Amino acid sequence: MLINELSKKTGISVHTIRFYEKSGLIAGTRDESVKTNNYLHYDDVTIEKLELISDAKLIGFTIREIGQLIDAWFNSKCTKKQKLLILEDKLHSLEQKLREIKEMKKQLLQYQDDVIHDRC
Amino acid sequence: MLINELSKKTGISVHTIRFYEKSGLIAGTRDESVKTNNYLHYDDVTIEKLELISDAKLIGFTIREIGQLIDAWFNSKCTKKQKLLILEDKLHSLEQKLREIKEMKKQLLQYQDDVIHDRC
DNA sequence: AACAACAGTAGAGTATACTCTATACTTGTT
DNA sequence: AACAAGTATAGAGTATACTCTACTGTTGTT
Repeated sequence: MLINELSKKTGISVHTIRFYEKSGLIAGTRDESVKTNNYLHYDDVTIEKLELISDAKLIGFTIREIGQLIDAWFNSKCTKKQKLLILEDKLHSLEQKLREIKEMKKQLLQYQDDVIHDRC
Repeated sequence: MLINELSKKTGISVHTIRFYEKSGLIAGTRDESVKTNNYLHYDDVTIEKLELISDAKLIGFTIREIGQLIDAWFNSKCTKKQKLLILEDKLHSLEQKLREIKEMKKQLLQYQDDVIHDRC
């Protein structure tokens, strides 16, 4: 599919998709048999990657981190060991984020209680 | 205390503290009896605020959101109702973040399993 | 052929959150 | 008095992640 279709299927703007391509997160391929244009073609795996990007962004991963994650998952150049290292690293930071959020939640619930009982 | 001491006690640079002050998150007070300078003085509540800022930033709250949170907690200009609304809103987004992280964790564990069993 | 819609590239602009520089005045120590 | 260290303000610079503009070329429909 071409970039416009990819954009519609993922809900990510054409501009942003091109930005992700420039950032090395995804990569379209050129059809060598076509000489009249240099349009980039994308497959379904790219949709998966863009969905992973959207999810990871929400969680607060940077473009660089998401790049590592995509390499760990989709890139056959990484060795098994390298992939596992990256995944373990990301799982660790997820655990860290979970702890921080739970801590903040506890604090906010305390605030809420204080406000309800006019203690502030 | 002056800004340097505040910086040392919180681990936040003087520059960044001034940035937070300009952003309206904290506010020092001037000693009216001293006419020779216009140094700003900070109390222990400011330390609490800065700690809240650090925590909230880790979770991904923006300066604007943290500002609301500080208002809800420390600002007596907010009504009880307004405070509770803000707190409920932030608690909601924490729940949302928790769900997203758990979802991503599940995915990463699946990836990990796939790598371990050479399914990719 | 005309023309709208879509493709590509390069580079500028925006928003957020700092981070640093320049300048000038004040304070504390020797 | 000299001078390092601290304080204030204004504004410039940086990094991240887009977002948009300008321009050019291609494709598909009428």
